[in-house]
Amino acid sequence: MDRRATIKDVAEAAGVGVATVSRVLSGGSASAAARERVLAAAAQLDYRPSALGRNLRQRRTGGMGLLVPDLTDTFYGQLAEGVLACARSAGEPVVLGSTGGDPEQEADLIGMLIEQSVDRLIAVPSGDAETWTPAMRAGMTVIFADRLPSQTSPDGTGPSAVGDLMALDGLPPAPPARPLDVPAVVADDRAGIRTAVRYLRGLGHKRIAFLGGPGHDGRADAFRAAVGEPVDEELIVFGTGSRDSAYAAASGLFQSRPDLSAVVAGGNVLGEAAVLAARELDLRVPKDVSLVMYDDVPWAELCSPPLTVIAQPGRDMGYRAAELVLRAGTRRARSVVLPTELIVRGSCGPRR
Amino acid sequence: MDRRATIKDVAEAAGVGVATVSRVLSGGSASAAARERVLAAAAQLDYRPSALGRNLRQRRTGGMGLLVPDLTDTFYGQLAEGVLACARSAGEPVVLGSTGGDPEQEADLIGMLIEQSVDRLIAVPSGDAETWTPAMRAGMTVIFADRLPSQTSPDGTGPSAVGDLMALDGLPPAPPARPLDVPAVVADDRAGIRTAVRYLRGLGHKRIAFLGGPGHDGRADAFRAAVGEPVDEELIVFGTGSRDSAYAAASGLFQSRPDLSAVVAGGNVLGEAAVLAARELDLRVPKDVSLVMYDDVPWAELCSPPLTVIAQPGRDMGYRAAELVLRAGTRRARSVVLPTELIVRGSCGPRR
DNA sequence: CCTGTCCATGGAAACGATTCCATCATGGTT
DNA sequence: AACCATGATGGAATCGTTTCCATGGACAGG
Repeated sequence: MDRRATIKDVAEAAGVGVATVSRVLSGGSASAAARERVLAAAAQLDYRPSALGRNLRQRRTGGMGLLVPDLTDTFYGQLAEGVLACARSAGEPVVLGSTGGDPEQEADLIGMLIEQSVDRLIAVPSGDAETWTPAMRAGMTVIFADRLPSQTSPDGTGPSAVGDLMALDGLPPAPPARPLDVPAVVADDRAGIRTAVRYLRGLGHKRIAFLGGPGHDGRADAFRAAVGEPVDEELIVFGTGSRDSAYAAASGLFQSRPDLSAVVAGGNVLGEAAVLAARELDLRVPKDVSLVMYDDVPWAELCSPPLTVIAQPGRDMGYRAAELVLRAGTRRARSVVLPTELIVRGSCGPRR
Repeated sequence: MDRRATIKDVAEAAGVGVATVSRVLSGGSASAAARERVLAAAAQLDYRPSALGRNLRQRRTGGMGLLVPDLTDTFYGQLAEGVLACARSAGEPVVLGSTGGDPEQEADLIGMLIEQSVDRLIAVPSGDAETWTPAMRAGMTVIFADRLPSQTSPDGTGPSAVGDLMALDGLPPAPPARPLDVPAVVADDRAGIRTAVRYLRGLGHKRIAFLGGPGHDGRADAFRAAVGEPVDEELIVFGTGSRDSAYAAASGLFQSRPDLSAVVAGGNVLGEAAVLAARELDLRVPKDVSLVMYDDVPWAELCSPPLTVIAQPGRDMGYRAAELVLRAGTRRARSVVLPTELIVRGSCGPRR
């Protein structure tokens, strides 16, 4: 087995210098004669430039990194497909990492990407600003997708989980880590949640619960805003990311607050858990409890009743993010907010 | 912003040569004194070796490639999670590509990986042996997962789609492309399908159909073997990969053969299509038609009735494949066949 | 005919790591 | 005391590409 042809082989075969070969192949200026001979020699030798040499010389790996919490979550599958579609049409490689929603794993993966000199990154962030400073310091072009890093609330109200965590180590109350200035591609959560709540209100529901997962703080806030004062915080519960914990949260919610008549699930994993928990507790959907789920996924239609959802364009989100991250450098990317759509199926009914 | 520290900076700071730094950091022999000073300097400078230089010198990119047909198919999401979990614990990057089940895109992605000098690849193959020769010729270590490339049947019976395609161009009847000698991690399709068919037979079903997608030739063959002679080929239909085509195939099947009483779906996308098509045609599951679906996915339980499935361990499959591809080189990898399990839920009933 | 401009060209440096190899110090054995 | 084996060490080569720069030829204008 002979090794791959190098640029030197091509240069020799074409009777020109390596510089000329490089210029011809990467669009520099060259005479028609030289161009022709180089192209012929390259084809003859089946030459493909090695990304290794180029990357080293340019001190950067092409392509982009992609960090998502969990690929078995259909929504992130859609998002990844969008990113991959864009990357493929650009001929760029994508380095994938799954964080499991864990900031620590996320930090590890960011470190790995830095080591690889991947300098463009699309991420559904799990960690907070601190997790992301190494990436910024390394000069990465980062685009967030689907959500922003949870922020230590600057005013002290609504202590986030992150805030609690940081309080543990006895350090000063977290330097006012200014929010990261990173462009993002997100859905219009505020409008989506508002639409869902109004829809449920229109059906007569008064006690509406929100079932969220990690990273759904923004949606929970939108929910608070949509239901208006007074907010019954007991009706806002969170799972930690695993399907089990989502189920436990849903089940706990149904049992502790039998008076609720409708649930907004902040993501498809939560929606799944809500359906399962309701079934287990003999609550009928939508007779006993109405359900609106964030994310439209193929199986939402399979449920019975088919689930009413707030659709967000996962694939588009990924595609747009990939476009942004590839264009970046040309000019600073601006954030993008994509519209959501309430798709009414059968999981909501009038208040019993 | 100063650039990242290089090995040269560390050597200078520690007062040693670059060779010593390299040895210390990659486990070579060095005196305790040197080791200590190098480690201190490296920590001081926050040095992380660049994968770029290493890769070029070693003429190979670390990590592995992963090629799947479609990430919105939950099963491939599971498989990818398994691969990523193993890669993460090894600290290796994963370059992901989605082929859409299209051999042409697959070939493009293989080319991209070769260009990147990625020399380890896990793939759910879509193309035939010919698609894979470039990868073999490049000396890649390839592990197939979930299925093997479709083979031009050597004896001429059962002309595969591939065979037909090759006949078109008037070339000699396809050189007997010997099957690729590539290790694989697959589920025991034969046993899985057999179990499903026996289970349905036990419920009294006589006319059982198989609904397959691209890459399900093996499962279709297993189905033929399981039902035994005579095989009613009309009861074996295929979609082309998209959800629409799966739906069309399912719908066509139900309409053309109203006498069938049970369906085995070769994958979760096909199962989804079968449920949808049945509902549209007012066929009740399991009263009018029983359904067994290949792949256990979280939403199988959400359907009503919950779907009886043949579970295959997608995550394990990915993890094992990643282990194999990382170990390869140590010794030639052997193929692995993982067990399947029939999980009885509610989508099968006695023949009406 | 001379000179200045422009462009194509190829040699060589650079990128950051690993690894070969020659050198040197050390310590033990004859 | 002479010699050899061993092990640590650093300089330099290497990987394959891009890009800088010096060179030389062609061509146009004076």
